[in-house]
Amino acid sequence: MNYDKPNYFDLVYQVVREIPKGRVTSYGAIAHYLGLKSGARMVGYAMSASHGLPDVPAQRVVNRQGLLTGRHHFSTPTLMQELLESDGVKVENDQVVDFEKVFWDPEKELGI
DNA sequence: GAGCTGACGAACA
DNA sequence: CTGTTCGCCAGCT
Repeated sequence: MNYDKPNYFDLVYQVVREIPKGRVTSYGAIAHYLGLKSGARMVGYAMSASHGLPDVPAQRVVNRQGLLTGRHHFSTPTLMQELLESDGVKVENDQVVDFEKVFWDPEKELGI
């Protein structure tokens, strides 16, 4: 019958696309928003597969510690920080400054 | 066609 | 307190 295959990667892309400028979120936050409690990995893997998607600001997605863990996946290891600073997000030592202040929670902003 | 790898996070010992 | 283990799925070789 209608075997809906939950395209987790695609779901992640849609949430990431909704991240407003000057804000960042975490893999776990997106995963939890999608109902994937332990699916933080899925979000990270999805970003890896999002290479080539212009509407997926992967630089706005960081790990729970606010660290730019995925910076090495960009064209240049500093591009991620450049993009974040361009959005008004301060980055220092590969970590987002005032991470909790610029943190964007999809459950709170978009609503569950 | 099958196996390995990979941008995390939380729970447990 | 720290270290380790489990869970989850798709893409690539």
